[in-house]
Amino acid sequence: MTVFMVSSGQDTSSQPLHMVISEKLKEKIEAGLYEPGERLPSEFDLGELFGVSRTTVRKAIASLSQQGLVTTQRGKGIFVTDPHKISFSMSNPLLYFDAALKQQGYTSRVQSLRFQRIQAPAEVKRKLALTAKDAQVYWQEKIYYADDTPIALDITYYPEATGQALAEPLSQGFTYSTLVRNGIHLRAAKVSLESIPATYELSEYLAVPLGMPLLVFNYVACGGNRQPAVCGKTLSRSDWTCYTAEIEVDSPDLSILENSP
Amino acid sequence: MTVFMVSSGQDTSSQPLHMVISEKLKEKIEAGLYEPGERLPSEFDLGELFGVSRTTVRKAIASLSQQGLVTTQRGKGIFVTDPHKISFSMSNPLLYFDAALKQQGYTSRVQSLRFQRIQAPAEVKRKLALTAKDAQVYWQEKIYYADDTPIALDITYYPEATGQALAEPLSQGFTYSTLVRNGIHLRAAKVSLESIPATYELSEYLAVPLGMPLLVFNYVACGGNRQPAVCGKTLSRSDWTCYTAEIEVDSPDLSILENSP
DNA sequence: TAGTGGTCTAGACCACACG
DNA sequence: GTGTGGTCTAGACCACTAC
Repeated sequence: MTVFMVSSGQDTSSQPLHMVISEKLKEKIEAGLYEPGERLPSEFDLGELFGVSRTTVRKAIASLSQQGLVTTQRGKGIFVTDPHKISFSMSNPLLYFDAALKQQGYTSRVQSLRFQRIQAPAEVKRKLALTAKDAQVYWQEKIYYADDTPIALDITYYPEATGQALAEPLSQGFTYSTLVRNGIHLRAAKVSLESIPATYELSEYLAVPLGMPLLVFNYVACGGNRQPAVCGKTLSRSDWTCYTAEIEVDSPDLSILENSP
Repeated sequence: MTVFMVSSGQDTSSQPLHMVISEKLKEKIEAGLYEPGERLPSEFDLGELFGVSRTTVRKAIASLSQQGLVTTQRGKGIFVTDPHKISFSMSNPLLYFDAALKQQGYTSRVQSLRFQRIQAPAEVKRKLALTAKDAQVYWQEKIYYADDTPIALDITYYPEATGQALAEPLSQGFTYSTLVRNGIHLRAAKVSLESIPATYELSEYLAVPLGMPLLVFNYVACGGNRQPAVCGKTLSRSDWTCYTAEIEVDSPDLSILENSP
């Protein structure tokens, strides 16, 4: 077949076929030609439409899926996503996931995956400033939902006393709100933000494709006594979440740059 | 061949083959059996090793590549990555990319892709609080390097006066440092952080695989007069960068949660 | 039963690196 | 020329959905 020669011939100056197809579909979606919720043609049909193999179509669709533009459902089809974005503030007040969700018009829910007492891993001991050699902590994993969509997996470690005293409310609610409601006021936090591609396990928990970017919010929060009260991380879907902050600058110190050209 | 039947039979209870292979290789790398810089067996050889097709090997490698564990080089092979992570502080002082790079032992460099006067897009007009209907701004795109590795693409918009006055230093240096050095002191900034998968274009600029997570740091920075002095975004490789902050909480307001269960 | 996406195979051509 | 990764094909089986 000459088709093979033509379609597989890569012009040095052009993108791969799967990217061309991906871009074309993206334009159609963003132009509204496919509306949110609508089903795209099947992989087989798209292959015939563009004159390429199903493998190539799948690679194009994988890219769109990773961008959060479409979701795929086995046995059903490929559907255009209805875009959402929830902002979480890192300034005052300290980050309350449930408050942010409610403020932005979503119902919030928590599904607890585990809540158990374990020997503190080294990193957790350091973050919580635990000195006992066999210090115990409570380890919780839970999923945050916004309107029945899983948007984040939270992994939290509580000091033993806290976990024991608040086992019941903690296992059902959002971390920060539950602590504050029970008299543990958080006054400061050290946080960091990074991003990782979804592993196979995470992709199943959060109903995202393998490799979709996730935001990782690492935190160590301190109570009124300046002692660490809780630490952990929140892994959230990058298509649903972002973090905001307002930064004030006292007096920039550029001395480190003095020797620069 | 019976091999086909065996290898293609998916146990309901198990992961796909490409994930199994990916995990096995990941374990070997993290255990140090493959050292940073070392070359892995070729895709063909890995296929024979694991008894799978080259396509399946490629899918496994793609996952490792997206996680930043390996890099692929056409005509040469697959190489284990030497991991790096640079922290950028969002607290005081305001984010200076070059200062952070220098502090953490890297040499910094900027490659300017474009620096030109354009009519301000609507979003830029809003962010810079420009009122003139046909307001002009300077648009700059540049790549930040750490030790000759491209780690970020920065897109910046300057008000017309600033861009005109500082065309030369701006086109060669880091945004914030150059502004401050030239008397434009930044006092506050509104920022947001999100994450996207690398597009085809970005993957070429930053030498990363298609779909690798990128951190997007959006900013609007104000000068001493509280007027916006610059806005833009920095897209950085998630395998090389993270953002940190220290948060102080005045008095948490939980009133919005009062009606919660 | 028919149709869909998920996985995998075997084999082809290309662009690139290296000796 | 040989070997490598990058792209693409044609075709297979599976699990799931819907009728």
